[in-house]
Amino acid sequence: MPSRPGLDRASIVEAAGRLADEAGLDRLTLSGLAGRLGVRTPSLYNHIDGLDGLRRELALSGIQELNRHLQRAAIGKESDKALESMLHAYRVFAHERPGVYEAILRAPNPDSMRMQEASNAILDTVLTVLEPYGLTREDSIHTVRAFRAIGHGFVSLEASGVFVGMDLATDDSFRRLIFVFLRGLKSLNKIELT
Amino acid sequence: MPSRPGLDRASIVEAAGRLADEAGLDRLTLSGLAGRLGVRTPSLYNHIDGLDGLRRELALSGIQELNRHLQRAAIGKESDKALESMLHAYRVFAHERPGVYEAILRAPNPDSMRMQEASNAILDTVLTVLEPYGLTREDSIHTVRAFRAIGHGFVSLEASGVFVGMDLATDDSFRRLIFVFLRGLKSLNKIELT
DNA sequence: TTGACGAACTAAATATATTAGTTTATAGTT
DNA sequence: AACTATAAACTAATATATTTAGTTCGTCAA
Repeated sequence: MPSRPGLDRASIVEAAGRLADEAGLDRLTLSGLAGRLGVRTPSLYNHIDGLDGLRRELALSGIQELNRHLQRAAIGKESDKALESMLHAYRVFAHERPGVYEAILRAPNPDSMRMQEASNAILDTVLTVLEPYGLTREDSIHTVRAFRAIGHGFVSLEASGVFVGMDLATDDSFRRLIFVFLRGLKSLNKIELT
Repeated sequence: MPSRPGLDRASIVEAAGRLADEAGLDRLTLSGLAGRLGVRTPSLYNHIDGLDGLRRELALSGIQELNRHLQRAAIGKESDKALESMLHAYRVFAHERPGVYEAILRAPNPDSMRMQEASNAILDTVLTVLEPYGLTREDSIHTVRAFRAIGHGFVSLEASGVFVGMDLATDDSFRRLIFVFLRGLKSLNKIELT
């Protein structure tokens, strides 16, 4: 049904993602994006709801992409191995798509329906991996939160340059953090059994 | 020696902090700030280096304030108790000063000299608390990174609304995360002794 | 062929940051 | 007490962005 074979929402969001990755999220402007797409700025309004709307779309597609990465990382692995692999995938995603990752975090109105769904999809992904641990539903959710806090916390501090001063490989720090997390989980289990 | 007893850098940054806390960091504008301070926008340029400069100052003073909170939280406590108390203080700070906390993370050019110093001050604070654990210097730094990743990761996901969907007390999740972290640290120690 | 629809356009309003250059109050000096 | 240097605040103007209103025009379907 589109009259001219020009833009559509998906290609706009994709271009926006590339632009954000290259220049940083707050240098993603509608005029810059329009320029790169070869159209005038107001034309974008036919497909997206302004700058905030674009940011929301970007965040949404970013969450979905992140979820796919996490799922792929867990294929053919179980328990500790799966969690470890997913945390590494989380970090790789944030490194490769810094602008998109930023958009996920700084999403305006993250309480929308679609955003909730996408967020819950990630929750489900991790919950599935946690099944063999035999946790209660409550404990599982606590653990998912811990999982995400660890992945996000490390990656985002790393991105913000907090770690640069101390010359110590961040790879090692991350590996060690994962190790501490998994160990902590185990000892938590033991305690609950007593 | 200021001619008119009007503005100075400190009061500008302070007002900017309040504004950011109320409205969010990206609704902190120079014109809004000038309006609240009862001056014209360009007058701010006598004291700060534009909007980016203001954000840098805000981030810097925020880091210092955060450090003071962490130090206060560790007074009279040691080891696990001190770490736990500091993580709670970290979270409280982020809750009470959301705009300032955001400024810390999104600081433009975080590689400046003053920023490095302020960041290292936090490093020192945590390193001091870690002393009784008898870790190597390397392990200490890994642990500080884990400490910050956990505190920041949880707090920032919480702020971004990721946790809202699942109705489970975030307080409990945080407490549990701290517990897992401290347990993991212990078991790490044991391993290294074998 | 024609008419409806929607995409892209131009034009214009609004908001913001930023620079240049001017005014003026105050502090320190004569 | 008058004077001068200084720095703070000002006005004016420019540039860049977002956003809205209203127009043009290609394409698809009847």
